[in-house]
Amino acid sequence: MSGMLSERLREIHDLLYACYGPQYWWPGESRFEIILGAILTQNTNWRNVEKALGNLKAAGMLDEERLAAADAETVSSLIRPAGYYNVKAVRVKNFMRWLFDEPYWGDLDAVARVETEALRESLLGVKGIGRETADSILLYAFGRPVFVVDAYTCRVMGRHGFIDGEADYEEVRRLFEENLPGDAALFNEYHALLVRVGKEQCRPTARCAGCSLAHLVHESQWPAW
DNA sequence: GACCAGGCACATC
DNA sequence: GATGTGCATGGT
Repeated sequence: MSGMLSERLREIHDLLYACYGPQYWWPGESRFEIILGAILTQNTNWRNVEKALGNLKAAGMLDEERLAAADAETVSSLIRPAGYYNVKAVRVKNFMRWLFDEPYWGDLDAVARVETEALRESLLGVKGIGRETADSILLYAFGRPVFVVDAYTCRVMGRHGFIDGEADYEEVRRLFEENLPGDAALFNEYHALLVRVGKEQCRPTARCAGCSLAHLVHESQWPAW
């Protein structure tokens, strides 16, 4: 937890935070809404997810029992704006079955009592919930100190020489988890900030935080843009 | 019209 | 284990 890597990772967080401020993730009024958003945002712009969540809310479906009772076609039509709606409707229904079967019986409070690693494995058993979605649920719905890795994380950290192109998901996750304190609030903000800076059309000449960061960390190396 | 967006499962080698 | 492909809407 000490050493240059820890200091640099902390430095990057502080720099991004100073530049962008708090990101207030995850947007959503309930644990359940956060979980649904995590599934719906797979390879999808958040704006589209908001429309889908709005449809679900208007239909009274941001409710565990009611969504569990709905058929896949109904879910599919409501989440249409989020794209991949047939696939995602099945994934949502798979999650609902997981939630309502044993041992949770539809009770998210029961889920919340499960130890982090066991819960991660359990979530990964749901068809349609992969590592990023599982970790997003663990961190943002259940407040567990799990670092979420996504395309932005890899892009930004790759640009700045922390990882190479071949780094796989678990490797990147370990980079953060082994070199930062296991603090859910820190991981929450850090991931959100990486997404924020990752969205910037960052160029070497620009004065965005990503570029300041590059100057700070790897001044002489500008990767191919 | 092309390209992208807070992935994942599955087929194939 | 690595690589390729289908899934789909809405914004730029």
